Amino acid sequence: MITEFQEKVYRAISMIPEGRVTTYGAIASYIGTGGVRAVGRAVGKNPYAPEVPCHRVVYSDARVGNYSAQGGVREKIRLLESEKVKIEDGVVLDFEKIFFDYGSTDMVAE
DNA sequence: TGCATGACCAGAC
DNA sequence: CGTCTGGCCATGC
Repeated sequence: MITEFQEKVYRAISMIPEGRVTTYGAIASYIGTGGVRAVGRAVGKNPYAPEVPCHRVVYSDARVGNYSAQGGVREKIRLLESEKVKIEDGVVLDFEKIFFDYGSTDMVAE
């Protein structure tokens, strides 16, 4: 059962380009509804599995956060690194540079 | 219908 | 600067 809320989260994450990351807070702010907890919960349930680049979603502190999919956080970091995202000790480097802000796009995906 | 919890976040101490 | 607390809202039991 996919709720409308989860669908919004799914689309928000899908529009994240390669080599970029965003935060749960940014997603929550973008879709306008729910708090970061709701977003985290929705993604955490991982209804879309690898269909969605959920590994590009990190903490606002630049920390990679958690990962429910196969491999866990360890795999999440590996995926990000394979997309040119530098990670050190569970923290995203150049976080401010590669941060994907939903308010700074042309909104073409929408 | 109500309580507890979660891939979080920000403020207080 | 590390740790704790409260709050956010959707979900599950």
